[in-house]
Amino acid sequence: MSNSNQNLVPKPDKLCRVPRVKYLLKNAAKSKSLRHATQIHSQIVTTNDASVSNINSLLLVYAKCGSIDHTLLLFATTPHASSNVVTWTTLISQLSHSNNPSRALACFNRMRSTTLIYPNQFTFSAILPACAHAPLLSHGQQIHALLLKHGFQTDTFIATALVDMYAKCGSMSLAQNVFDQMPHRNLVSWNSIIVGFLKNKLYGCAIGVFKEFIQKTSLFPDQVTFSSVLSACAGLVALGLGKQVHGSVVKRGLVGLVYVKNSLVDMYCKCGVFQDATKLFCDGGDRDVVTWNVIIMGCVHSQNFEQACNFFKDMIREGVEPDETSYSSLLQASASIAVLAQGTLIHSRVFKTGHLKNACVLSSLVTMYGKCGSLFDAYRVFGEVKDRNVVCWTAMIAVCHQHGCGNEAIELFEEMLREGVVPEYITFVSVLSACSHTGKVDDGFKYFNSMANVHHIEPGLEHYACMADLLGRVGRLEEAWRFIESMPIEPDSSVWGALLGACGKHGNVEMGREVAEKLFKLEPDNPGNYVLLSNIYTRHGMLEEADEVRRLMGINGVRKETGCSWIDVKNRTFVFNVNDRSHSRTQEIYEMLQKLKELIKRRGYVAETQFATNSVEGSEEQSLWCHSEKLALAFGLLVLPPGSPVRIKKNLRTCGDCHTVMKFASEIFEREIIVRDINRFHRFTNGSCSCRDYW
DNA sequence: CTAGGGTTAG
Repeated sequence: MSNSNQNLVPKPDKLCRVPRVKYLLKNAAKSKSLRHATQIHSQIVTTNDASVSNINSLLLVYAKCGSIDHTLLLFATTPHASSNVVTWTTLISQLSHSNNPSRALACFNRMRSTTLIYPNQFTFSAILPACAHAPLLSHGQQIHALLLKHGFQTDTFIATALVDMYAKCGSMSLAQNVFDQMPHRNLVSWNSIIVGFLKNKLYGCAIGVFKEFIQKTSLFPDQVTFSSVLSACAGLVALGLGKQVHGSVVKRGLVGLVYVKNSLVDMYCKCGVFQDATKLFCDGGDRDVVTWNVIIMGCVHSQNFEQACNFFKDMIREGVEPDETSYSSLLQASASIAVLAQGTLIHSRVFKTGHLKNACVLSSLVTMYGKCGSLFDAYRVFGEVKDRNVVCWTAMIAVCHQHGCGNEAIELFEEMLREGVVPEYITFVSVLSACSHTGKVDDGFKYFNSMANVHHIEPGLEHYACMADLLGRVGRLEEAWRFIESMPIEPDSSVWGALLGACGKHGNVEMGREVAEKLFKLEPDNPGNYVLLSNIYTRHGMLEEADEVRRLMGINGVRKETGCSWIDVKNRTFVFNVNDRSHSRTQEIYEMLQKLKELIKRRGYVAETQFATNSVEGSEEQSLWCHSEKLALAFGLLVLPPGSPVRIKKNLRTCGDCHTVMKFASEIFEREIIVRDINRFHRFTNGSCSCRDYW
C-alpha cells in the first residue's frame, strides 16, 4: 500500500469530526432511521459537538424519522435552544407538518414572547401551513398582518404559503388577492392556486388558471400541476379536456409518475370510460395503494362489483396493504352485491387491521349491513362510533328508511340536529323520503323549508321528487301537481314518476294519463311508466286503453325487464328468472310452492291476479306462482337450515301478490324472510312486513 | 442548520 493511498483515509482527529457528523446527519435524514439518529445524538453529546447547527440538523432528523417526541425532548434539553431562531423555525415547521397545527401555533407564540428573537421569512413560511392544516382562517389572517409589518409580503415562498393557507381555509377570494399581488410567481405558486380552486370544488376556475399558466408563463407544468388539473377534469366530467391533458402528460414524459397516473385513471373512471381506465391501470408502471383504490372505486361506480372484489384480492396478492379508502370502497361493492357473509368477513378484516376508527369506513359498514338486510348490525356498528360525523348519521338514517323504519329515521335526524351536526344535501333526501313513507306531510314540509331557510341548501330534483311523492301518497294529487308546476327548476322524470306512482295508488286515471304522457317524452325507454299506466287502465276496466299502452311500448321498442331474484346459500348465489325451470331441484321447488299455496289458501289467501301481467286468460294465478322471488323462497325453504333467515334479492319492485305470500310464509315456517327489491327492504316476520304494506 | 404545492372515499 502506497503512502499516497494512506493519506486518503480520514484521520480520527478533531478536524475531521465536524464534517463526519454532518455526513452522518444527512444520511440519517435520508434513511429515516430513528436508531441512527439516537446514535448520532449520543455521539454529539460524548464528543462535545453540540453546536447550534448540529442540534438543528438533529432536530430535523428526528422529525423526519416521525418522532416528534424526540424532537421536543431534544429542544427542551438543549441549553440555549430557545435563543436561536433557526431552532425555533425547525421545530415549528416540523409541528406544522406532523398533524400538530395547534402545537405549532403555540410554539410560534412562545417564540414571539421570547425577547430578542424575531421570526424570519423561513419562520413565516413554516407557520402558515399550520393555519392551513387546522384550518384556522383568523390565525392565518393575524399572521398575514404580522408578516406585512415585517415587510415579507413580496417573498415568493411566503406569498405562496399565504395562497395555500387562504385556499385551505376556504377563502379563494383572499387567496386570489394575494396571488394577484405577487411580484414574482414560480411553479409552486401557480400549483397552489390551481390546487386551491380544486379543493374548493371550483373545477372550472382551476382549469381556467391552468390555461392562463400555459399561455402566460414559460414555466413547465409538473406532476403536481397535472394531477390537480386532471382531478379538476374528473370533477367536471370533462373527458375531452382530460384526454387533451393526457396528451400533454405523455408529451412531457410524466405518464409513468404514480401521482399523475392515479389522477389519469381516476379521471377516466369518473368520465365513465372504465375501459380506458382499466387499460391505463394494466399498462404496467408503478402502482401504489391509491392506484388500486381508484380502480376499485371505478368498478363500484360502473357497477362492476365482482370486479371490484377481484381487484381487492389482486391488490393483497401483490403485497399492497389496503388502507381506509380501500375498505370503504370494498364495503360499498359488497353492499351492492349484498352478500351478508362476505360483508361480515370484511368487517372482521377491518377490525383486525385496526381501521375501525375511520368515519368513512364506519359509515360504509353501516350502509353495507343495511343493504345486506341487517338493520340490527347496522345499528350495532353505528352505536360503536364515537365521533359521528354527518356521513355516519346520514348513512344510518338512510338505512332506517330503507328498512321501512321511517319514524326512527326522523328521530335519528332530530337527534343529529340536537348534537349540533350540520345536515347535508343527501341527508335531506333520506329524511324527506322517511316523511313520505310515514305519511308525515307537515313534518316533510317543515324539513323541506328548513333546507334553504336554516341550512342554506338549495333543494334539488331528489328533494322535489320526495315532496311530490309525499303529497301524492296521501292522495293530495292536485296539490302535488301544483307543487311540481311551481318548482324553480325543471322537473325531471323522477319528479313526474313519483306523481305517476301516486296516480296509480289512488286510481286517478285522468291525471295518470297526463303525467304518463310527459314521462313518455322524458324517458321513452323506461318500461316502468308504460307498465304503471297500463295497470291503472286495467284496474279501471279500461282494457282497450291498457292494450294501447302496451302496443305503444312495442312500437317504441321498449321491453319490460324480466323479473330475476337471487339467493345466497353457503357462499353460492342461486339465480332464478321468472318461470325458471333450469335448476336441478326444479321439481322439488314447484312442489314446495304447491304445498305453500294450499297451506295459505286455508288461511284466507286469494291470488291477487291484477299483478299477473303476461298471461293467458284464466291462467293468471298460475303465472303468479312462477314469479322469481317465489321460486327463490321455495328454494331457500328447501335448503336452508330450519329457523335461519331467508335473504332474497330482486332486480325489480316486488309484486303485491308475492308480498302477501311472503307474509304468510314467514308465519307458517316461522322464518324471517328478507326481500331486497330495487329500492327497499321488506322484512317479513310472523305474518307481517316491516314496510307495513306501504311501499 | 430553518421555508411553499399533489392523487382516492358517503
